Amino acid sequence: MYWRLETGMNRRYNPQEIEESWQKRWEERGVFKVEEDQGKKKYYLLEMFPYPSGRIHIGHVRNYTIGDVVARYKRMKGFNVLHPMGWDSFGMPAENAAIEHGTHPAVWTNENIAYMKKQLKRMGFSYDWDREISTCEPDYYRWEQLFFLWMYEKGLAYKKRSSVNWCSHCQTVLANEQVEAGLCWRCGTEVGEKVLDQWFFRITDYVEELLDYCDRLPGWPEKVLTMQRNWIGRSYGCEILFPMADSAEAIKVFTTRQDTIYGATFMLIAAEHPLVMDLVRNKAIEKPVQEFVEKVKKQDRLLRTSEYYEKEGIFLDTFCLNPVTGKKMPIFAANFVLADYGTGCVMAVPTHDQRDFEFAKKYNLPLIVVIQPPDKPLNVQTMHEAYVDDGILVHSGRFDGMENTKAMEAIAEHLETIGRGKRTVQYRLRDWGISRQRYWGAPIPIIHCDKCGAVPVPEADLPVVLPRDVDLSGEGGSPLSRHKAFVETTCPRCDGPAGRETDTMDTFVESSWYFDRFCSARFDSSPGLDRKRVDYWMPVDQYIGGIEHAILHLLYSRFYTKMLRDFGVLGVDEPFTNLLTQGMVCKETMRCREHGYLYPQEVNDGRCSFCGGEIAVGKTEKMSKSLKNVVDPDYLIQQYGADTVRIFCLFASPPEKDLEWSDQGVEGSFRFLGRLWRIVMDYLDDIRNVKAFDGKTGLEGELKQLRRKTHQTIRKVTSDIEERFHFNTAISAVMELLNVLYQARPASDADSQVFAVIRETIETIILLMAPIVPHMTEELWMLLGHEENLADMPWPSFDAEVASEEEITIVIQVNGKVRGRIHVAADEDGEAIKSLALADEKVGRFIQGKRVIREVYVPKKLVSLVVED
RNA sequence: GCCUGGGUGGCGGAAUUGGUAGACGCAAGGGACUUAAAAUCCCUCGGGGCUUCGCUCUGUGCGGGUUCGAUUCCCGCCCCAGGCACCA
Repeated sequence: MYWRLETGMNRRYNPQEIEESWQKRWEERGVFKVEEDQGKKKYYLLEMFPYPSGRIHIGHVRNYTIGDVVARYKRMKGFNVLHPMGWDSFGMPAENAAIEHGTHPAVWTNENIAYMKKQLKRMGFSYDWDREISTCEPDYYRWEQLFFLWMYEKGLAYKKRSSVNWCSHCQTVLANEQVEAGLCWRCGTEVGEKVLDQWFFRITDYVEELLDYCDRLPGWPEKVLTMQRNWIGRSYGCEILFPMADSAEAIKVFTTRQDTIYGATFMLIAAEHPLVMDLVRNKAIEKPVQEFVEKVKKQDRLLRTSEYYEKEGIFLDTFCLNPVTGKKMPIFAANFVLADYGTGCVMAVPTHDQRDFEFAKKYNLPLIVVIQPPDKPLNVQTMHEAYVDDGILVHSGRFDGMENTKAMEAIAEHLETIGRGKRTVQYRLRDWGISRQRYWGAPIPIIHCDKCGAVPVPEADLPVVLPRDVDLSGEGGSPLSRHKAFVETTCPRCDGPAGRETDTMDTFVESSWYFDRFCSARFDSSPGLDRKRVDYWMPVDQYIGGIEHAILHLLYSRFYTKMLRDFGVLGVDEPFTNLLTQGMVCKETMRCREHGYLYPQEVNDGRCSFCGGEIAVGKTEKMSKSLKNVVDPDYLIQQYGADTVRIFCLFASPPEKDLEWSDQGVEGSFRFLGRLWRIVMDYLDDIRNVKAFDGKTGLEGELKQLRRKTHQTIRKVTSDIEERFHFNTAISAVMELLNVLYQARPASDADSQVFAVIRETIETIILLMAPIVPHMTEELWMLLGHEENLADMPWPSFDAEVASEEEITIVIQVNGKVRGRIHVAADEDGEAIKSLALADEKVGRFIQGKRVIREVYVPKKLVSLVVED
């Protein structure tokens, strides 16, 4: 091999070398450190921080690449950009790993953080690492404990004995939001029921505001807002009292259909409701009812699988009275009535509610039609399902003949006047249960004293530090409750012996305010948030993360923000102004009949590498270890470099859509970068000492076209990034420009003006690609002789005049079909264009001998001619 | 069942306000360079038909409608993905 000078066209694209050297330089120069600057407009860009599970997976890579491009772009646009990163580092996997491998959760977690941090740095993300936070550290969770004390004081945190969702695998409680189709959201185990003393956050205090603000978040995807609205589930209706037939007591129900009250023929009570046993006490049927209730409770634990249970009930041998008709209504305990929604009691209107209809048919209960549909009248003898739509009231006393929608109000008012009911609002949302019987979480700062009850830890004693030396055998409930030194303490109020609360907080509490902490990550006086700095940065301008957090994390964060605002530590109503939910990264699965799912490297030429059997290529699914369709980011970086991984993630599909991973696609992205590298190398010697074209002199022909394309590309890329985050089309536009540049090879006697224009194009491509492939572009920028960091360069602007076409194509349609195209000057007069269109030879064939009835001219686009048939 | 999205070449995807459907990339085919291969560069590429250097018909899940003109708007239907699911 001969000696080659590492300059000019001889230099090869070596991503590893370039990327590592620039990562080092950025770090040394502190390029991405950021401080508040009142003179500059701020931009807070945040990606959802990861749980340190061990390694970065490709979903993270995509999420953080999208964020990094926006952060770098906004920075070039002159914003003071806050782009932090941290670790959601409390949680069960650490504890499970400890039980399995004997590694302490803190050690396991910190090792993972160290490794993942290295991976993120290797991707070249522009984080301000000085603001890094890890939620399992006392300097983070101490403030969370402080907020807990404030919440406790205000009654926003409270303890109550309740039946909870219990995951036997995770040995912990789950919030309603954390149960998905009856299964644990994390491990997929069936969720059971358990009665425990539990801590709750009173999110329902903020339910109105949380719902109302769903209409004031224009920067959020409608899909997410809809999911939140449904989750909160507001419904307007009435609470109505049904007096008992033989006592002065009354049963209170909630209904949204008070218009059907004249059709209420029986009463249903949730089987678990305490009233059920009260009503049958000392009666002959007490025992069978007791058995029924037990059975239903067991049914509940067995879960609602995909099929509804059979509706069942038992007559309680007692009656109440319909408050408007005075008719006797039998009372049943039923398995399908929810105990914790509304009042747990339901007035049953079998004619106009499908569930009640089925129940009435089964137990032979009376039906009275009170709403008649407009078309054909209902008949109780022949109806085979409830009529739930609108109509005219019948059998409803003074309300007969009224439209049911109007009767809603009228009947509500009537009930209020006679003192039998009142208008109310119900929500589906329940309070947020945050107690976890787990070790690896933030301790709840409460002390239980036999004399004084639950006593908050004094603020001065915070943090309540999670002890290191625990016994993590995985047996016998929470390790904290077995840790004497932690539990045994004295009561802050009476100084008597007392025990610490051993529940830890749900890890969703940490992620409900980490974005605030980033604003003043090292602030170590109360309340952990420096108001001045938080006011400068909050709210987050752009939040980016997976759609899977549409309800849980985002709803909790909104609640926490409003609460902290009311505590006076925050000045915003909502944490995230704009939200981008990116799609999942998917890949096809491969499966051997004998060996199950296989990793790509276990497949050779479509055959299993273990048994040589044929491979079935399964459908494309979200990458997961169990399906073995994961792609290793380390391997990709080693093979192609971080820039290629970044550009592929962006190019293959727009961010909100799922991304299908394709090795060939990666290859294509790598090829494009090589192409860009090579053309710059080819021109390097010719343009190194030339200044980019400044537009002072006129250009002609190919050169003029190249320059026009350059400015058009700036326009296109800017709007694609700014308005829609459609990086795929932005990259396409740059590819087009590069193709044009390849076509425009200059003659051998080209003058400096030619190279000036070429330099302008090359510099433009470098600047436009800088946020997407920052390493390669920094290197090229330097090779062109620049000394400043490319990351600090201003985003290029385009000259509208240069970008405008001087000749445009006008399409000519005849009867709606394209029949010709003509090229005219951009400023050509409409009348002239119309006559050109009529004179066009091809068009002539279609209008010859026919009368033109209509001519439509759309400026700069087309002429549409309508002719007689 | 209900609520959201979505359905465009062999594939990923473009088409931004109702105005040239298929940008860009992948795969495929052809050519140039090379002893050869890789790499690279160039060309072709929705489908059908024809009198084939061009012309024509057809085509954005299916069926209708509005319009000079519909991938885009309206009505009905089919399919796929996600969310919720006895919430009275």
